[in-house]
Amino acid sequence: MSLRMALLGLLVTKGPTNGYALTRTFADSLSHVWSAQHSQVYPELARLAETGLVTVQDEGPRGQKRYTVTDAGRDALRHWLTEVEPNRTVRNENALRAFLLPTLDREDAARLVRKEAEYYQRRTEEITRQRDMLRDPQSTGFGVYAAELGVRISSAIADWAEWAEARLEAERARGNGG
Amino acid sequence: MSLRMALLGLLVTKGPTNGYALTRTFADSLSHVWSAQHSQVYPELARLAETGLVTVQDEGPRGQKRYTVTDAGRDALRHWLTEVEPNRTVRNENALRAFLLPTLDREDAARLVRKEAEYYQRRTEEITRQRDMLRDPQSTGFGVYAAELGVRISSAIADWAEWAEARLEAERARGNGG
DNA sequence: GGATACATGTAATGAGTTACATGATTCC
DNA sequence: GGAATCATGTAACTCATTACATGTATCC
Repeated sequence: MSLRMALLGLLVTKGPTNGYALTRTFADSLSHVWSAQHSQVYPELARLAETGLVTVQDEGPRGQKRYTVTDAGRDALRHWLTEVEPNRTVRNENALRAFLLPTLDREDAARLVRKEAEYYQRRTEEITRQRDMLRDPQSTGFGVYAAELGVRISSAIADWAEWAEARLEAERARGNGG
Repeated sequence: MSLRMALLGLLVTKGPTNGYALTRTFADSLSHVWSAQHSQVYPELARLAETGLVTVQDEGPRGQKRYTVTDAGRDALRHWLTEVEPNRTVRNENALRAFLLPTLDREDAARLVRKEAEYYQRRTEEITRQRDMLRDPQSTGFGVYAAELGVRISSAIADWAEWAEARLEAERARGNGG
């Protein structure tokens, strides 16, 4: 369902677009929000067209198909956003690794946490840069809300990793655990 | 892979445990980290046993089977945590809804964001309570690291929702967008 | 004796990944 | 003319959800 809605939303915001470009968007600007491979995008677009939520507006060179969202598609998107209870299922590999941290000895745990801290610091910088290009309060630009959320989550994880590093060090100093 | 590792990790930390109890753990204490239904847990345990990463230690009343992790299982877990590059794929329904927020009119968007703020405030309180029961610096307790991460992420989302609410209100005041 | 919780499984379906397969246009 | 990029698809497999199916122990 989420992929379906992501595609409808992208078509609403970008206007007529082909599957290739939509796939690129998942890999580029949407990568910290939702991801999908072309092998998932093309069949999904076909299904959306079958259901009448999108239509093939025109076909271009190299077999290109540009899709547009229909009124039914807009309705479906709005309905999903406003009426359907969000799926709160959490499946966070990062958090899982955090949970399993205490199964490692101190050196391994410290190394892992350091790597995470570095990764999320870099990532926070990257998303922050993206957000700052959209941040202008005049902009009703798409992606501002998502970018802001991305920055906040990413920097929260980076901070956690710093905290965990310090805590592991404190444990070491006390000669605890292992 | 992650479910596999979650099960190995739980068996390492809890000692011999049956599938029913492991499933309960996913629903209770692990729910903000990783989730899995019993229909996924039982076959996965069977596969782990086939591969020799766990063994059935004993069988109890009501057909109960208690699994223990083997040395090979411990090695596999450690290898995954220290050598395997984490899967950074993001598929965050929340962030997706955030991204799609500007496709809604102001009232709908504000209502959505308000609901999210409330949900994540409640959730933050709940995880905070869990964390505080583990927080004692003497504790090498399992779950401290994951609980701390959960609190930080959850409160980051709650803060974001407050920010988004204010930003939508500012847009309204300026008579912007729709 | 009846409700509830414990306990384990399978089947059908949907979602997502990796690999296979093909061809057209553009850039150099 | 060759490489890179644009462009679309399918197949096999893994992962996850929902529903179906069954039986046992305990609590009251």
